Amino acid sequence: MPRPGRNTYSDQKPPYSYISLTAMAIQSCPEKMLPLSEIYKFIMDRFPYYRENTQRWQNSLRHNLSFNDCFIKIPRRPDQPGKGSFWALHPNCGDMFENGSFLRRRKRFKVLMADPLAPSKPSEAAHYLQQQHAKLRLSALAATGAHLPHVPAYNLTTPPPSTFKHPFAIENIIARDYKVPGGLAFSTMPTMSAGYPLHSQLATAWPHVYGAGALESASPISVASEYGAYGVPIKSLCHGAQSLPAVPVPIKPMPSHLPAFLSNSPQSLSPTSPHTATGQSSPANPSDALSGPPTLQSVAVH
DNA sequence: GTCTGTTTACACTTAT
DNA sequence: ATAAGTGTAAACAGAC
Repeated sequence: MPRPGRNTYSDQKPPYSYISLTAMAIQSCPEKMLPLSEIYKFIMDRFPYYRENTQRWQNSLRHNLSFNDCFIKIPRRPDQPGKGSFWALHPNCGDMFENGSFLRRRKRFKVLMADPLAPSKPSEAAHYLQQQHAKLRLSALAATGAHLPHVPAYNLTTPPPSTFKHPFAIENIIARDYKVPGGLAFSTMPTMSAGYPLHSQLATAWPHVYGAGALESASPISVASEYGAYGVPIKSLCHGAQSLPAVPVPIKPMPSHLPAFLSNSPQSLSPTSPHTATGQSSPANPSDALSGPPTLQSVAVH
């Protein structure tokens, strides 16, 4: 089997399910929510395969959004005109990809009432997210005394599902070794910066990305490294210095005293910020990172 | 008319 | 073998 090189998936179907792709798109956004059109754009920007037959895969993607409980629909506010709602990831769906395969989940995410604090219905999840966001912003304001940045458009109502500290959270999947257009490489695994050991399954899935060397060399995020995957500000992906478990556990709603993500730089919060359009030339492209994932090659065919 | 969102159905693949 | 997850197609309704 030839070892796939850079841009291997430029013409082929990427080894990601629509769920993975959608989650990537959502997680790539600082606000952790995107309208459908932006999800389309994200996928087409990064995976040329999806620039064709758009009707087919977009229909499938919409099907996935509606069908899977891991996606929650967040209605636009009256002052946020536009078509369609915003889509976010359910706060509790962080362990979907525990088997290390991002083409197929270990199990389908189903909303349960296992955690009394956790939202069960999508509508409750959306409300929960908004509440958490409000709490975090207030606590940040109280802690720093700083002005909250002006957050344009849809950003205000919807909190990032800041519970995504899990090593299998999409943000972690996409947030490695991002290079800004200028060419400066960043180590952007926020959980590593917080001392969060990386699960071995990731290294199995993407050894070139998550191999032992990469793990050992993982270092705290530089203060100069403001941007992570796809231009997402690293701060938005950080979750403070909270100590996190080494073993993947179901994601729980984050306590309201962790305002780390609130330090999003205001300029990064534009719904149309360039991070969604870095183009295939950007090494941040997950497909570029897949220079040779042995465990994924076999599932890349369709 | 187009886009978005929901639902159903079916075939296929993969995990158990 | 079976159940579950995924991809695709299609029909339909509602919003823009």
